[in-house]
Amino acid sequence: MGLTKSEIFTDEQNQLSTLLKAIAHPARIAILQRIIISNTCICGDLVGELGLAQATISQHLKELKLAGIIQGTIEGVSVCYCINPQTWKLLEAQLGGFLASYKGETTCC
Amino acid sequence: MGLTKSEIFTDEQNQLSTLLKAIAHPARIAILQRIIISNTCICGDLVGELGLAQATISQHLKELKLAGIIQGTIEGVSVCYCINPQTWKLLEAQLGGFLASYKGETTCC
DNA sequence: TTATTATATCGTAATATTGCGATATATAAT
DNA sequence: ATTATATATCGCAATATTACGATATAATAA
Repeated sequence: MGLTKSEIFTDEQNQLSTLLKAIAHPARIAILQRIIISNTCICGDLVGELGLAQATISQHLKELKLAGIIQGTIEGVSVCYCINPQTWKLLEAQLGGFLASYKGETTCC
Repeated sequence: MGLTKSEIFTDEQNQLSTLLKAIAHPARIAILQRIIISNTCICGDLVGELGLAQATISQHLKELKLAGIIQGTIEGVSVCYCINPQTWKLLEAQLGGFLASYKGETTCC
């Protein structure tokens, strides 16, 4: 069918997978790293630095924004994008809990 | 085009996005949680517990295996799947570094 | 007003993902 | 050898993602 059956999973599982999906692309990882380093990001910079077309980068920014991971404020002609601290904290918490739940015991295999 | 341009990104960015992509699905999160809790997982259990067909679960297990996140050993008629500690550690390290690189300073926006 | 510049959106093609029924394979039991 | 059980693979349909050229929008500059 090609459609994820979200209704059979918990809200936590769906929320975490949505956040992870937003980050699970090299271009979006690169964009986030760039935003974090600059601490003040303008889309135009990215177009020059990454080897992707302006339309493509704008679309990736839109997806990150939709997931709540970044937020943008209009700064004259350009737009200033930065990390949304709340969502970042949420991601750290959810993901941290998930990753830490595996204690590394080798009972089988 | 629909094809990720991996060649323009760093190995780290590509590797992290591949691992994240493997986890970025509620069914695969549920499967991993189940494996972690049981510490000895057999595919058949999952078919009963999650509301997905056997073929679908087998495919999700295959993807997790392909990404190196889980490993399976044949245990008689069934297969015992468990977490691959090395990959899990790698994921924790890469992701931890990435998430921690954002310090939460509010310089703009 | 008319450029100019920065970003967003539209439309489209190529490819990937999700899910499942049907079927194959492989081990164990009878 | 036959049957039962567990898992994998095939093939397909529906939908999603990725990328980009073309075009629209919106704000400043001339």
